[in-house]
Amino acid sequence: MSKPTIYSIAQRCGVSAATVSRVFNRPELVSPRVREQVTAVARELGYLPNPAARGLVTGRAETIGLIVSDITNPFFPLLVRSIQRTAERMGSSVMLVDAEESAAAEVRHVARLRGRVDGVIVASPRSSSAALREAAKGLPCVLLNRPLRDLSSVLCDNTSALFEAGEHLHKHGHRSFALLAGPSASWAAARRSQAIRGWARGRGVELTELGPFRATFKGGRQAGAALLETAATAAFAFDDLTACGVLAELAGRGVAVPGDRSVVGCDDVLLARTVTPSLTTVTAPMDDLGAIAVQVLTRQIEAPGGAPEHHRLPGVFVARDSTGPRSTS
Amino acid sequence: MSKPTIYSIAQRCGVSAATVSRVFNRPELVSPRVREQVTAVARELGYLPNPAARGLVTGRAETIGLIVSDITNPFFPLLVRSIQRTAERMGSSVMLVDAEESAAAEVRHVARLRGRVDGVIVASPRSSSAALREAAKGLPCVLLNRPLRDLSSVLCDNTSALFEAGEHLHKHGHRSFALLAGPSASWAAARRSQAIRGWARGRGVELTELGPFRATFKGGRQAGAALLETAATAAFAFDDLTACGVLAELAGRGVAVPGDRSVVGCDDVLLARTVTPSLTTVTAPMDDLGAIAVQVLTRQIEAPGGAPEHHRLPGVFVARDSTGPRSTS
DNA sequence: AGGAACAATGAAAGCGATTGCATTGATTCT
DNA sequence: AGAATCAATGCAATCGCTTTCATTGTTCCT
Repeated sequence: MSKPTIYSIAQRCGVSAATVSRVFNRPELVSPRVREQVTAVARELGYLPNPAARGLVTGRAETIGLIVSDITNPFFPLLVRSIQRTAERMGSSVMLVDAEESAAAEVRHVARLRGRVDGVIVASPRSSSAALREAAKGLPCVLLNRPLRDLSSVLCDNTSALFEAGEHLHKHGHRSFALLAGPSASWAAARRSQAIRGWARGRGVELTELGPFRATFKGGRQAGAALLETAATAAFAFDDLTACGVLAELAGRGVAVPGDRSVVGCDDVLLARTVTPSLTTVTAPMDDLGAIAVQVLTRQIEAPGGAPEHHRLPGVFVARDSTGPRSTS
Repeated sequence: MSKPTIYSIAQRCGVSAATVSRVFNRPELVSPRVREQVTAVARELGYLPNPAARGLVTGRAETIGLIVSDITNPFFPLLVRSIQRTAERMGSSVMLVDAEESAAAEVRHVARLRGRVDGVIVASPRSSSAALREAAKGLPCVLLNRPLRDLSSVLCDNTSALFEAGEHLHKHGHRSFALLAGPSASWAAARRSQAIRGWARGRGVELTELGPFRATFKGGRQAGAALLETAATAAFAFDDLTACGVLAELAGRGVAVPGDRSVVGCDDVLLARTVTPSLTTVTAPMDDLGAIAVQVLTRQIEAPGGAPEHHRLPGVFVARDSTGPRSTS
């Protein structure tokens, strides 16, 4: 009993393999009688088309690659889920690769994926633009949170939400702020810093820039320590993970949040809600980010060499417990 | 300029395609002169073997499937990373699928993966044993945190670590305990409950069983609320996520940890260190779990129908700040 | 020197699907 | 009725690679 193929089915049904193939791909070309018989036999034999064989002739793997810069960052799970869901709906599987925060690994993995997938999504790449461009040459590719003229991209833009965050803090009486910058290789970090600087300048408030810090809990603790050396009463952390580090550091030193200092994060990952105090942050539209990325990629795959698309989704400010009135010291 | 194949290379080198193929698969069979020439031309042309074509004849996809019950659970990222790393070392890619906590989805995905992968790892399955057995029929498969006689499994056994946790609490003067049980479909939950019951009985201390609660932050809050209705001064939460919920609930009600109550988690996920107070918990040997799972799977793939292997790795107790002396009320 | 053993290579048969083209009746049109 | 059209199906080539078997020189014995 070897694995059933279109041939074994064809034989059992007294038709040709071509007909069996058509039953699955272009059923309208096959007479209802034959169609049903083939379907029945296929089910009975537990037939499953061989993806390798199919892929060999169609040139499609029905699979997309997803490279994330660091899977342990709580930002990704929801994104992965959303991408997976959308891909599945389009009939594709997802090959996930964790680059473990290494730019070199990102590029290496794109190369390795080539041929096994129809296209790739690179989420929050750390690689240089040139490296990415080179690595993606001739391979449908969508960048997440990294703009690049000649490659499609889907970005989450938190500028306006960060403005709101600023206003929220300002209303609470804060006048002196700290910007805890994220990794310099991250576009999101640069973008957020820029937004906050812009807001502070426009508002005419004092802004102390610290960092860059790594986008990890530890990086956050360092940021927290640095923060305490300034007079800032409110701080913008690069993301929620960093913010949690800040919170932990402050708590460890007996500094009350939001009593003594206010902290805002970014991304609204699970952590943001579970930490105490819960984080005031900016919610990223994960579901849409993932879904759009897959859709764009699908388009790129179907029309290779088409013009790159660029999408930009806004984050949403959400106030929780890590921000409050300025301490009256 | 279409994609280079072994034929284009063969032509350029004045040899046959078979020779080119051998250069990549059995280089010792090819004369050094030819070997080098082929390698050079291949590099020059940017040749990459077509995995579909290769897979068609070898019957191998060089890919393993990884099904996780819920990718948003912080337990998984490190596991995924470890599995990925090991798989890569063995020359395989990983196809990740998130079952979104649905038992039905797990089974469905195993079916969908069949043919695209050489074998699957199912992590913390929620499906019934019968369903799993059926779904994995004829497909190399390794279960993570779920024992099943006829399927290979890799388990993390926290029994002795939980004993230690109990002793640790006992030393701090606790005499009345609560067991906040996890989801009933989870083997780990059952196992942990059993361990704790065993310890309490042996120690002759009072143990109140509560739950089952869902393995989510919310479930933890409910558990926390339930805990407060008992006189227990120390609680064993199912996992860290639940424990964090408990912590949040207690904090919200002004109950001090570890001042009023002590809490221990399990798994030692990132969260455990980031939450305040940091969680006393049991560290799961993620790296080993993942690595062993892949190795076992590889063996199953190479010798299909071989006897299933069963591995059991112990967790390690680690004391942090969520446990302390019994309150002197 | 004649044959055995061996190293290096090529020819060709698949692997399991898809798909363009040809074939065959049946139906419709004039 | 004969031509044209069309629906249903089969034939056979093809995708790119691996692998068995056969072939051809070389080298090594005795």
